[in-house]
Amino acid sequence: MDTVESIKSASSDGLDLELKLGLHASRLGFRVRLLHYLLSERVSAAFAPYKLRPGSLTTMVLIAANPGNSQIELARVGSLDKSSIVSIVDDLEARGLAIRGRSTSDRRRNSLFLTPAGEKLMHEMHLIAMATEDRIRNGLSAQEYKTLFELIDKAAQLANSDMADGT
Amino acid sequence: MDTVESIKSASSDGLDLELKLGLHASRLGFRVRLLHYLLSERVSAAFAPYKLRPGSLTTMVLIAANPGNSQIELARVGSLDKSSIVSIVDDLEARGLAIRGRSTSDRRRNSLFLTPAGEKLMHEMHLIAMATEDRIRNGLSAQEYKTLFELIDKAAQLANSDMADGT
DNA sequence: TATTGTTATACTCTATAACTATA
DNA sequence: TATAGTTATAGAGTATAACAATA
Repeated sequence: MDTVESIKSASSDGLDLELKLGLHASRLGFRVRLLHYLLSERVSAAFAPYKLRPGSLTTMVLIAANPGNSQIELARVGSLDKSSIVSIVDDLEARGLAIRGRSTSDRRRNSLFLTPAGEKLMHEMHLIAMATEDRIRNGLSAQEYKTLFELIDKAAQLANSDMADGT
Repeated sequence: MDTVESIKSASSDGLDLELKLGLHASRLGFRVRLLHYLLSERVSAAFAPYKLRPGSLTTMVLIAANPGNSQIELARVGSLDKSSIVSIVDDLEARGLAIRGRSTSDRRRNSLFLTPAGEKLMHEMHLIAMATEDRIRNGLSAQEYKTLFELIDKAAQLANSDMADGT
């Protein structure tokens, strides 16, 4: 493992604190958590003015890509639970961004759609979210960026397959 | 972008729901969040019997690798905040896993150390945590696994550099 | 005047279970 | 009997600000 074994944390006075990672140097989970933290910190700061619940953009994106789908399917893919989806969709509906209709084939299910206003806001927020990732996209070569996506996807599939065979 | 553009979510009855990702197909943050979710789900299930606070292993690992360091430095690197560190260290100390001493050079600071029991538990939990990542490590080639670490580190550094120059 | 650690507090999120209506 | 959606609630986690001791 010859990736970084220590992390520089820039302190306010420019002092260069460098803590060793120890056993965590070999923990994928620790690295993923750190990157997730850095990314979500930025994106939630950028979204703060909208005063939407976390998961709102994900919910809108998944509705737009899968119009008419039920809440429970969205919950599965968005890694949210079915009761948090309720309040997100409540909120989107109250703001005129999404519509809940009843499924005709199974009247227990809602069929979700975005309104034109929802589509517009989704695109606007997507651009903002992409902008928070600019530095990463620009700092890596096109090939590296592509590889990063592919390897994360592959890792996620492998992590998921863990569940399937009960190991 | 020719990585996956949809996500299969295995439902209980074996039905193969496949939702499209839409705009999220190009969002690094979404992929990282998903992988983080899958990893942390497993590791927190594995750690549940210990009844420790989240962040306890990270705290122990950072103390072990940087004995004598202060709480505030740990907070920075562990992406935790200084007040959550207090209760984690309280808990570790109450269980005889860590020791808080006052720094002699700056008496505002604590100097943190692990006890032998803390060292032992840390190694035990590290092995458990590594085991939750087995499938990923085994499912990727050695080269892919190494590349994944390197690219995540590089992305994290770039995300961090965002902060520095105020972009 | 600033910083470390601590405490208190309020807020948000999450997880759970119960309930309804449908199947 | 099981599922989709909803609601209520309790618990956990987080963020904030204020405070004491020290610098």
